[in-house]
Amino acid sequence: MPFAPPVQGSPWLDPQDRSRLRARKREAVILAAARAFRDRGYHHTSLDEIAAGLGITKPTIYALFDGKEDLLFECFLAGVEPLRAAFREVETRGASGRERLLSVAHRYAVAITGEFGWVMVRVEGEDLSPAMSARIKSLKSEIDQGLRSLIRKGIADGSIAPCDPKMTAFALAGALNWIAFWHRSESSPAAGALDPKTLAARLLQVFESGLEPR
Amino acid sequence: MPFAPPVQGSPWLDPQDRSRLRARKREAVILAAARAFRDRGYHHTSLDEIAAGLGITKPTIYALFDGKEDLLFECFLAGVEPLRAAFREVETRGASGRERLLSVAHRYAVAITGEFGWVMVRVEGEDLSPAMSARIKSLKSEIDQGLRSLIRKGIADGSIAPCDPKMTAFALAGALNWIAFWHRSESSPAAGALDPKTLAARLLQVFESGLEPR
DNA sequence: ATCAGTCTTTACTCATGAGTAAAGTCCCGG
DNA sequence: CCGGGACTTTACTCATGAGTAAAGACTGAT
Repeated sequence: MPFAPPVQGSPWLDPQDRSRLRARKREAVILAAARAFRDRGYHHTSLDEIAAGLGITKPTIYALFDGKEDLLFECFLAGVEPLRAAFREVETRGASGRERLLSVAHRYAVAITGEFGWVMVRVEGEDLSPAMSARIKSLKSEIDQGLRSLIRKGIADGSIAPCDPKMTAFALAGALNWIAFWHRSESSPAAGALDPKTLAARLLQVFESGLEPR
Repeated sequence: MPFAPPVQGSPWLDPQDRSRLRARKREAVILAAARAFRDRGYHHTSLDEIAAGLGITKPTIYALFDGKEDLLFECFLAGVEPLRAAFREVETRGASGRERLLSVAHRYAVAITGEFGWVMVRVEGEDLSPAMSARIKSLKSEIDQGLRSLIRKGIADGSIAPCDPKMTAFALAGALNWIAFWHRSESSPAAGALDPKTLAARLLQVFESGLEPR
């Protein structure tokens, strides 16, 4: 009977469990990829290496993702999500522009020190097809516009000194993104390793006073 | 006569002109490579492309450089030199730590907007052999230590508010280096293109007031 | 004209790694 | 104990691009 009844009930394992399992596999691959990209760089990491690290083989990755680029994109998404969440959360608060901006910046900093910080910051359009590149650009731009908007609000409500919102957003984003370049190599070996929250607070100190009207 | 007299006077063209010509050729290749790396990324630029852009062929590049990596390193050197110069120049001045730091930062920003800014910021150890990587790390560390040292001097002479010199140096370096990521793609098309000096001034405004003791 | 030396090109080699096809393997229901 | 389906692996193909060897071309001195 080739034409099985196309009802929802599938055999042995129900579809829910199947897709859950698949999602877990995808997450494991994404995490392994993010670590490998961070440690060895995107171009110096082969899918064979990632697979080997998980005890599987390359075609299994292809069963879960469209290709290396797709995998990179998923890593990127995992990295931006906390940043978008930080903006969403602060949206509902009634604090001043300055307080909201600094709250976002703090969470931003902590996110960058995480597993996906490197990929998120360092993925550039050059590495991707035009379509993917456009999607990433759009997400990055959303973050940038969010920072500018909070700066503008802060200027408007008097909590931030008058400044060029675009340039100031770039300065702040740069200071935060740069964490991805030095954090791992600096903090791992020595005892002087700062925990992410302290790191964020000290890094942002210059912005805290620099944004304040005098 | 296989054994020509090993005196300094070489035939037809004297050695001075030869080496001058060679140096000019090297510079032309370095500049073309820096532009190509910036526009298409290091890994997506082949030596064939660079050569074609100059109207020559790949083996000619090999006559002037040891390989792609060597070429990348030379681009990096061309990029850091202005930064080192900025530190050297400010060394001899008697100004306060804060003034000296801001002077260096200003020149730093302008340098990053230049042709070699991208390569200097984005060259990472991953792309290079361990030996090259170590040389680059050392040069980058020199810049970083220079910033920290000026910050410490500023704190000592009272021109900079007490802060964590290491974190503050990272914040400043991040804001400056980040220029390389957005400058070209942003500024080229529109009429809103800031000239480097104005850009530097507006970007650094938040640091100018943020470093000041209150 | 010819020769020697320097520089440049044509025409390769060779390693790497993304992507794929086809053959297993495992698990459960009958 | 047989069959079918989801998943995984072995064993490829194929494009790219770094690096090189050997032949050619230009130069100016004799």
